[in-house]
Amino acid sequence: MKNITITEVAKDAGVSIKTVSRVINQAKEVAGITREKVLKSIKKLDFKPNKDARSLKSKKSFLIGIIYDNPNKYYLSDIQTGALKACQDTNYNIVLQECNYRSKDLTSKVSHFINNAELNGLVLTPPLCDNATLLDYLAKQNIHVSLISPPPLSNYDLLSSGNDEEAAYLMTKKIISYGHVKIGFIYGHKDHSVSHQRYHGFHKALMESDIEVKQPWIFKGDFSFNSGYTAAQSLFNLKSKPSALFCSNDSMAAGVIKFAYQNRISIPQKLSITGFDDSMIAEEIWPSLTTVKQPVKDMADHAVQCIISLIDPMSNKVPLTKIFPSKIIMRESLVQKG
Amino acid sequence: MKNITITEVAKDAGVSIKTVSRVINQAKEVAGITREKVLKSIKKLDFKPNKDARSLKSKKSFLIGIIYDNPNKYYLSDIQTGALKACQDTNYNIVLQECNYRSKDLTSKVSHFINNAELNGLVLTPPLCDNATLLDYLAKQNIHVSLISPPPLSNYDLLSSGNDEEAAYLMTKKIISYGHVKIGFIYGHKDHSVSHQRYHGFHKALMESDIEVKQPWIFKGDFSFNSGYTAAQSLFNLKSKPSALFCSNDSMAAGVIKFAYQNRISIPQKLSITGFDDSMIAEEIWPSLTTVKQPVKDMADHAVQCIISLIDPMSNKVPLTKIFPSKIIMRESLVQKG
DNA sequence: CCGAATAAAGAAAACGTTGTCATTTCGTAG
DNA sequence: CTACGAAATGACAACGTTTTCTTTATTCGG
Repeated sequence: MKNITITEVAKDAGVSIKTVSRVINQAKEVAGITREKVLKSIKKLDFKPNKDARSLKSKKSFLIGIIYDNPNKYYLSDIQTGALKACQDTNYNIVLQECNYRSKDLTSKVSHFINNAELNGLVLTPPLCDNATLLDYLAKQNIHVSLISPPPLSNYDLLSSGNDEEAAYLMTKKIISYGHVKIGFIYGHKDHSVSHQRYHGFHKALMESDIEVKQPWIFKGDFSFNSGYTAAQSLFNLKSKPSALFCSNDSMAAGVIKFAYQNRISIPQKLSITGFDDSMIAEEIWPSLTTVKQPVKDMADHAVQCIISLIDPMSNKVPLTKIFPSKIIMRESLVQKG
Repeated sequence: MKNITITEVAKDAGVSIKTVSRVINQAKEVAGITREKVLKSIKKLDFKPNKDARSLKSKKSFLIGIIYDNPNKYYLSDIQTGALKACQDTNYNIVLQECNYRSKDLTSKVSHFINNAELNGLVLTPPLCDNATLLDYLAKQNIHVSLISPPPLSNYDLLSSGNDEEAAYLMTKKIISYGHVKIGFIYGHKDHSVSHQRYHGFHKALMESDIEVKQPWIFKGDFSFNSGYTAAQSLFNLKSKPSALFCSNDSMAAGVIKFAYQNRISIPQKLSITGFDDSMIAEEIWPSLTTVKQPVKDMADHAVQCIISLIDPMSNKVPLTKIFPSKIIMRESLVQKG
């Protein structure tokens, strides 16, 4: 079970250990033919550089941080799982840190986190990826930053994006295809850029079908269960009510459903509802939610892989920007208008 | 930002670096007075041993593995969060590994996992902590094993336990105090020892109040939403029905509620329901669930701290066995019989 | 075809700790 | 008071890399 060292590789390839080191670290001053030789020996002996020796000497930590400010456990759990998957079989590890995205000293807190753990990479999740000040600061730091975020931030290289706008567009189309023309919308938290994206998709679909966007049917929300409940209160007080409601996430949809039940309003007969996220509750609630599923795990996996691929010359290369298509999951909460 | 090294501590304390090393590693051959001196210097200079140098030389990995076979995301997320918290500010890191607890080669898979990652510690979560073969195997390995598990496994030293039986007992008492005497029960997965514990608690409370345990009201389940739904099907087909139902977890309770709604049976008017776990759904479903909350995060935190405390002589000492009391969360699904 | 500039490769030191083994100090029996 | 074994301590090598510096090979203009 003894491990292969750089010395043995050097001997096998007939070069000095420094040359092997150079190959591992992708230094340019190594002749093509030598590189080939060394690479062959590495493969043959299945050489894995010793992480501890590397970090001891080079002062790299092999640590990647993830910061978040997200009350949604499902989401966070998927992020963690995906990130850990990316670290599997690498020498990298994940460190998590919760942050309040509104706090005044966010930047200094993040900075402290980076320095304290000596991070080599950082993953930002929504809504932290929307904070321009933070992004500016990080751009000046010597650290790879990977964003899990909606697409339009074109000035960032490392990006794992969902297609929120398009997914919302398609979901709205689906609602329309069920015969609905009176369609309401509950907005997500206004500080999250995904909220706007989802609204844009919704809006676009209505326009395309020449359906008017009625302001009284657009409700404020903040992704919380309670904000869905509150929106439902307003909705069911209206004289003219929509027949379908696009909720910007599943928790808010659950809030609406709760209010409806408490007030003996049948869902989905009186009101079709769609969610977003495909959280666990989407399946377990009644009626189960028609919703949009984003491959959050894959996104986190990708975000971490990006960083590793930039830090570690030996690693697999992955595209630094990737858009992850969502999927509409049909369940019981969306029915024909009737 | 330069780090203090062992050499500087040695100089400050007027001893050799080896002696400092001995103090750090709690070797016995150090005179009391020398130890004091060194400890003082360590504190004064705020010396933190360099992890990479240590593991390079001593071949320790500073990695702690967690294995699980649990479909419940909430639970897993709490486990992860707690474990990561314990690693905060230490040099230890967490590696996760999913395992199928029924697979024939579980032992060899776990063994592979340990060797591959060169783990220094391992945390077992239910139901893996119930597997005697695995435990026997691990006892012979050179690794610290910490169990997150129900209490009765007295032959294991490192244990973070919930008080499932007592919690179930108290919850059942609570149900009885609401005037119910016809009380049903949905069992958890029979391979999980918590399932039996919860049943025992339930049973004990009924006996104490001289309430008969009616076999037709004890339903099989496996902690899944669907098994709750199925149990509800059987329950509502009975001629004589209970007025309250103790579900061994929240997902199954949600399954029961779904069936009830589909069949226009009002909950909790026709049937009071209680859950277990306090998962997110407990709050978001209607009626919201009266349930039992276990401090899973704290348990995971403790389990990992135990391991660290045994491996690392410099670390804080924690009790190796700890029982974590649960809390009953009152919500809407349990009401007076009437 | 020479010599300077540049590219490629190597030798040895260094990172911060622990392991090995030698040396010093101490306590106590004789 | 000596001698001897045990306890305490220290000097130095070693872990597997990277870094620094030096040496060797190659290229190219004149």
